Amino acid sequence: MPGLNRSPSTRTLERIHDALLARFGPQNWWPGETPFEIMVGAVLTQNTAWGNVERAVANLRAAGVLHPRALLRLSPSRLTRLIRPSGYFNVKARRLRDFVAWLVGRIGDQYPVQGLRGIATPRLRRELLSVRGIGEETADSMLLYALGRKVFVVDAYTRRFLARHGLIEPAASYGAIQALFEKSLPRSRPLFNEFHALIVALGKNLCRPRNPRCGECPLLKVLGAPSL
DNA sequence: ACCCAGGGTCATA
DNA sequence: TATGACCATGGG
Repeated sequence: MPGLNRSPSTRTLERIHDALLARFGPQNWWPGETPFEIMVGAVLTQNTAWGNVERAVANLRAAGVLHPRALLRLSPSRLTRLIRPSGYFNVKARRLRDFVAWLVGRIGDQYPVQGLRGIATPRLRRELLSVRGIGEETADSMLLYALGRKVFVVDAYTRRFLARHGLIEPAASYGAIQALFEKSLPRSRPLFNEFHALIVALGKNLCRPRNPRCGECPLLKVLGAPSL
């Protein structure tokens, strides 16, 4: 059974990227104006449609609390009300506070990218993961999109999409999938940035959980699946 | 009336 | 370590 569940080559991944780019165009992620706003969005978007996150972020902006100190000054109940549209508001209010408390404790009033600049990426990632409510995808999204670190972000779409094309086992770990990209692709910030965003664009459009045939998936044609 | 979303934690076996 | 329950709004 050649071609099934073997590690995708550099060329395969590049073809996937190019096909997605041709189909969906540049995504220009992350939608957010400051590193702090991006990090806040990374927490709020956990298992949540982005449109809902935008409402919550708009509320925070209108309240003038898209800054670490200001956000920490909010009462828990006020913060919960502001982020209500993003769902899981009780959980996420705690997660946001825990994260921002860590951030302020770590770098004080320095701007996040400046204050965290001296911390090596593996260590910074470990520290982020130690904050309750920040898992691997959230940490990596912050690292790549807010802080410009070269880490590949893996999400549910990435796993589903690779599994359906026979490129990974469905149960492959986050780290295994991430390593697959990071080992095979040039370590390029714009490439990592765009590739993940394009996979999300694919997921939003076509690669739905209840569509296992994925018949409309443009990659099936472009890449010559099923054997790939 | 469903299904789903740019996850993560915690209890249980 | 590996499942399952739980969190909750809003669009399709």
